[in-house]
Amino acid sequence: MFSYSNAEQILKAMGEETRLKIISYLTRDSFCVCELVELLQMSQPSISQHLKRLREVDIVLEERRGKWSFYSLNKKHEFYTLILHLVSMLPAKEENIQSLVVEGKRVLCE
Amino acid sequence: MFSYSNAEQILKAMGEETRLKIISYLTRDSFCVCELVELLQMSQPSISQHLKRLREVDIVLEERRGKWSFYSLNKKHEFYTLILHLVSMLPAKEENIQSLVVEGKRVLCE
DNA sequence: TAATTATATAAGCAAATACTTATATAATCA
DNA sequence: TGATTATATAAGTATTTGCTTATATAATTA
Repeated sequence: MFSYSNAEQILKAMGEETRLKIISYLTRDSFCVCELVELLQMSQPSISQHLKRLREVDIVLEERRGKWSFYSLNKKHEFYTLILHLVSMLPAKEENIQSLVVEGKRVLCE
Repeated sequence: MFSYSNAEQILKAMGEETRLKIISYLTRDSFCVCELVELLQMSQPSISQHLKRLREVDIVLEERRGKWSFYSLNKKHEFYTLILHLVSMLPAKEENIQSLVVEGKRVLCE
């Protein structure tokens, strides 16, 4: 159970085009910041700031591996199934991930 | 299927405490503006402006009956089941509706 | 028809938002 | 160790947001 104020914060975090795209990508796999910069064609500070918003409401998790920070969806969050439902109503971003692979820009850690 | 930009607009409309409470009330019944003013203890212009935001993304419907404007959830909207899922995670507002009835402030149109 | 009631809209303003550029931190590599 | 790479954060700024007060519109009632 969430307070209305809490739900507001989570929906505000989700309700932005770039962050929606990030969330959509993260339903496919986890990605590091530089991969998301490449996928979304936006500046690194902007992506980092968006990820911070998502982290603050716990819907994404961060894990450092070497010099990279990997982000993933928090599957234990009460909003997780709602997020999957939402993403199912949005266009998939599969081709963009494939392009990343083809261009050799995928970061494979250990 | 929604565009990311479209989904952003809908989530922005939903992601505000007062509008979340309005949505929550509307899952119980339809209400006119003056009832929502009473339930939420906020100014009439503020409530009208919030309802406008919700109308603009079609998640609520408006119907005039006499001098009252009644608002209801749009059950045909693709977000409707997601909205119900969301509201199920929020505290119910049943007591407040009961108080409205007890205080004789419920507007019963024909 | 005039007064009342319900609702919508406009204008003004402070706070929040989402970008930018600049810089700090942190890990790796040569 | 010094340079490079990846990420985070800070400061500045234009836009959006959510309230307020004032006013317009619309239907009802006396």
